[in-house]
Amino acid sequence: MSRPPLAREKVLDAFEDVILTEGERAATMDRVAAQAGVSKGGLLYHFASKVALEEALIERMERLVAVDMKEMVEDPAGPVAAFIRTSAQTGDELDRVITAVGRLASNGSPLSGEAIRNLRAVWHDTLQPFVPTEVGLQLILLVSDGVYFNNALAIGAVPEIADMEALITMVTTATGAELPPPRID
Amino acid sequence: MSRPPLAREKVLDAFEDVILTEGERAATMDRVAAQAGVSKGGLLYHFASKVALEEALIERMERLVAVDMKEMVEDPAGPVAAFIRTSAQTGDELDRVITAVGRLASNGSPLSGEAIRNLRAVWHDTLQPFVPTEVGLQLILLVSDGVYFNNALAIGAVPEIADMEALITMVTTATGAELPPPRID
DNA sequence: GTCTATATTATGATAGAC
DNA sequence: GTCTATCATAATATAGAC
Repeated sequence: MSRPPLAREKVLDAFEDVILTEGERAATMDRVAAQAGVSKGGLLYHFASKVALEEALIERMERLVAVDMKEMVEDPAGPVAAFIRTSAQTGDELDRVITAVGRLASNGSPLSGEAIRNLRAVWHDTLQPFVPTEVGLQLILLVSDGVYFNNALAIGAVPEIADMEALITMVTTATGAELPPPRID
Repeated sequence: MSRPPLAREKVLDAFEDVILTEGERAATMDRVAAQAGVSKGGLLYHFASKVALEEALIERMERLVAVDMKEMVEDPAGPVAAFIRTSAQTGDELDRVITAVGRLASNGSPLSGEAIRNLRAVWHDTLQPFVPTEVGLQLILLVSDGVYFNNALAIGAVPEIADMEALITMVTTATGAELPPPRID
């Protein structure tokens, strides 16, 4: 838990990386081992199976999400603005691991599917006190999903969000989300 | 083109169905042939390769999208409302084929990736005359992506949109989308 | 048009040396 | 902890009978 072996992290990085750049299907044991610069045997010492690799990636995601949620509720611009903005931060560690787990989920991995549904529940419950209506909260989550989805879908080409600040203003205004007025609904 | 052989369509249906119910990874030639009730050889008479299957599914999608766009711009509730609403129509033919192609795309199929990006461009260009600002248009597309994404992600469990009409009202109001005021932006 | 083999390669996983 | 075989299975695709 505290300071895992270097090679193990390297393999996990490689797993994530191959999923992101070439798709889940390319992320075979062979390919991941090669990317990490270890032999297949070496990989299998740290992760005894494909499922073990997935579990480790999910753990990494949940760890990073917990940190992100903490920062989000403390953001001076308000949690909703922070949430929308970080949804679009392509390429940071959190976004990468969520996209990777999302790919595993949409490929039929039950563990990853459950992890993504839990993630959405965490987002919902964390933002709930800051959005006055349930519909508004759903709109916010859907926009975030949409942003994420556009990152996740294309391998290579990603449509840009032209004016993120204007989008945030539109969403927060439409939903009545402001700093911390506790919800009525 | 006009009235393709029955077995061919049956195989294509099976391909789509397996992708949707068990994930892209499960949609092997063997599995698809079995689902369609033909032998592997029979399948390969109609579709000489895996890529040929994908191409045929993409064609089907593009055909259905063209029909849908036509209906959308003629919808009495306005194209934007029609667009958001049909995004959530889980299980109809259009939604099924888009989800299936989306799964192929997120698995690294270059053809499907391109097809999905084209699809988004078609949506963008078709809705553009009905939304006064580009940011508003992006919000609408993101919400639709979010709805679609939630359909696509989970194999089995899908979070429900609690109040679709309220969501549509919120989105159309926020974006200034109404019947046909041509865009200024 | 549809079938039954079968070839070829790739995949996840094991065994055991170093 | 990391490596080199090696195995069993499953994948795409081919060949050729019916």
